[in-house]
This record gives sequence, structure tokens and C-alpha cells, in this order.
Amino acid sequence: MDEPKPLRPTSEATLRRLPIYHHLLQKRLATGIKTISCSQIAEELSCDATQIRKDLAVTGIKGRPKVGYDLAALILSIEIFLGWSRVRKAFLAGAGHLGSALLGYNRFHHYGLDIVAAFDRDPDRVGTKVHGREVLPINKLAGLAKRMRVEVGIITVPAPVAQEVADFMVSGGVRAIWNFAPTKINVPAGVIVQNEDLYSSLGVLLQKLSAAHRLR
Amino acid sequence: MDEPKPLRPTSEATLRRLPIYHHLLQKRLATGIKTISCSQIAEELSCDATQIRKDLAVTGIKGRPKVGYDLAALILSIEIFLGWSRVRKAFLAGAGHLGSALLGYNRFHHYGLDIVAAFDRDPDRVGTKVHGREVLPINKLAGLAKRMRVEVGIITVPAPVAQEVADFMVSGGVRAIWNFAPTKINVPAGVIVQNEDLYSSLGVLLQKLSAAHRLR
DNA sequence: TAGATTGTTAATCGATTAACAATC
DNA sequence: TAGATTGTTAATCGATTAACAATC
Repeated sequence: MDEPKPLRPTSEATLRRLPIYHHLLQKRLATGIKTISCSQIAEELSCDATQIRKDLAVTGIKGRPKVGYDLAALILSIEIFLGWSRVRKAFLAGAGHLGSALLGYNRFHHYGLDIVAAFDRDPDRVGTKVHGREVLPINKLAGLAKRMRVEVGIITVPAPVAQEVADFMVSGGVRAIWNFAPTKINVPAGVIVQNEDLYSSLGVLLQKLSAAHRLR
Repeated sequence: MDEPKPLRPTSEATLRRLPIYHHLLQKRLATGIKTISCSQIAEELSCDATQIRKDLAVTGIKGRPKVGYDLAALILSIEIFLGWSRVRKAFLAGAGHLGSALLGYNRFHHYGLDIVAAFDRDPDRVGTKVHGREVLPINKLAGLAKRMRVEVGIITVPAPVAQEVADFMVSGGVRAIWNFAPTKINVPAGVIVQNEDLYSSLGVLLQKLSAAHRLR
């Protein structure tokens, strides 16, 4: 009699909004308030209160009518739901500009991610340290990933070699890939790929700018 | 009698996919082929051919039944539609890790963007050069933006100062902001904001990983 | 000509928004 | 109690997918 519902996965739109709420809530927590309502969040973010209520509901939090949500409990509920309460090990491949920038983000571990090592093909980079993490040769990636039980791979190599690197990660047992290369990577079923394509974002921005131009 | 239709703006989903097609098309162009059909693209990207056809249609391209699209014409059509054929000047605020990484992207000008200068508040950074661009003090941003007719602002400063920087950009006449700070920025109507929130992406990735875990 | 592919209209699906009862 | 806010069901909206005529 337990769990008979088909349980559709949470929509990507909702998942993308939860971290935005989380950020606002933490800002509010710092001011010392104890509770917050959907209408307050909606006001601040200029979005719809009902949508926020539905988004928050997926995390399992319960609010109190006339009061709202307990701020600390809500923050924790989002963190647990998003998987930020357990830190997962990650390998980063491609210690160029973008890769180095990501290695420099020292708050990722608050968000469930610990980049434990970086890999590169360039012998000039191998052996150096970037933000405290040693850069290792790319051919060690798969073996070390398996040995260290690394769950996440971050791809910041150029597009032409992204697939090859993804294959190394998969063979090392990595189960989720954060792909910053502007190209499609093919992985076996069950491996999660999250694409982060800067050119797509830039395309959206510039097209809107062009369209606004045309209207005037 | 011209243009009486209400003309809904192109959906963001379509805008995000166009650069992905563009990348694939350029890869194909390099192999020497002259035409391509939607089913070929769909096969390569594992997505729906009808969707691709509709996406491409917004750019105004016309295909030929039984043949497909002229590859070079299609690439150009996407570039013109996205506004990549005219290069716009951009200022970047925040010459830290991520800002430096973006300054190092030397292909942005192929995609309609030319980052002409960087700004920072830290006196230690001001005066240095990052990837060939001088770092200027942040208080010069608004005046210079106006004088140089800079249209795009890129925000890579920490969240707490993002709003202040956005205000400088707006007062300098910038009409589109690419915001990498994980916080909402308020701008007057007519100014375009494109948010690029790494924590949102990370949230999506890790939640899916957690959810996959729970199922097993 | 026959068949593959485009372009477009209709049907489906899912996400957002509105309505409203439950509750503190 | 009255009123604000949650939780949930229904209505709307838009995007994706299917169907099919037009065309090369």
C-alpha cells in the first residue's frame, strides 16, 4: 500500500528556482527574522506566490497558515532536497581559464560539491597546483575516479575533446557530468548530464537585444 | 497592410537551442557537406525533427523538400537572427576568477560580443592587465560606457555588490546585462537581464543524482 | 513518377496561474 | 471571531509532438 503513485520527477524549472529561493532565504536569515511567507518571497523576486508555494512543497516542507514557513527549516529542507547536505566528490577535466575559475569557487562544498582534483592533457599544466588542487594527467582520471569513488565529473575542456573526456569519466564510474563544453556528449543510460552552454545564454541575450532594437 | 500580426517573441527554449544547432552545423560544414536535413540534426542531437524544423523557421530560412537546408545559408541565418553578425561592445565588472575566465574566451567576438574593458573595485587589480584588457576602477564604468556607447554589461562580482554594479551599468546606458552573480538584480523596464546562475545548475545536477540514488 | 522532406495545422502534454476550501 | 496564508484542485496558457498536405 506504500508509494503506489507513479511519481513524476520534479520539473527542471522548479529545480532551477529552488537555489534562487535558497539564496534569498539565507540573506533573510542573516537579518534575524524567523519566518517568511510566499507572498514576501514573491514580492522580492517579482514572481508568482502560488508558484513558489508549489515549488517549496516538493521539498516536503509544511508551512503554517497566517504565519508562513519557519525560515531555518525551509532552508534546510531545500538543501536536503537538492542533495546539498551530503558532499559529493568531483573531478574536473580541463584546467584552463574556466576550469581554474571553478576550482577557485570555494563555496561549492556548501552546495554539495567537493572538487578534489583537476586533470589536463597539457604537460605544462600537469604537476602544477591550481587553487590548492594538483593538476594530474588525464590518463589517470578513470582509474583514480574508480578508486576514490568519485561521483561527479566536470568538463571544461574544448568541445572537440569533450566526448573523449566524458568516456573516461564514465569508465571511472562517474554518475553525473556537468558539461561546460558547447557540444553534445553521449553517455550510457543512467548517467546524468547537465549542460552549461555559455553560447546558448549569450545567444538568448543578444537575440533579445537585437529584437528590442528592431522594434524601435 | 504590413506587419499586422501581434508577433509573440521567440520562446527562450528555442533561443537556447539555436546555438546548439549552430555548433553542430559548423562542425558539419568543416567536413565539406553542402546540405543538411532536420532528421539528420535530430539523429545527431537525439531530439525531435519537427521541433528543429520549427526552431529553424523562426530564423526565416527556407528549406527544400527532399533536400533539406543549404548548410552555409542556415548557419548565416541563425547568426543573423541571434544578432551574432553585428559585434556589440561589452564591459565586464569583477576581474576575479570567473571574470578573468570570460576575458580569456577569445571566441566571443565570433558570437557578437567584444569585451573591451574590465572593471574592479580592488585597487590591487586596477591597473593590471587580464588577457590583454586593462582593469579600470569601477567608478569609471558609467562614464566610459556612455562615452563608448557600450551596450552590454557582464556582472561577475560577488552577489552583495551586484545590484550596485548593475545600477552603474544602467546609468551608463547599457541595455543588456549578463548576470553571473547568484542574486536578483533590479533594472528599469527595457533593460534585458540574462541570469547565469551556476548554483541553479548545480542544484539541478545534484538533485537528479540524489533522486537516482533514492530509487535504487 | 514515387518518395523523402519541408511547412503548417491540430492534438497532446506539462507548466503556470487562478480559484477556493482548510486552517491557524 | 476575522482575516491572512497555506495546500490543493481546476482552468489557462504555451511548448512539444503528431498528423498531413505541399513540393521538389
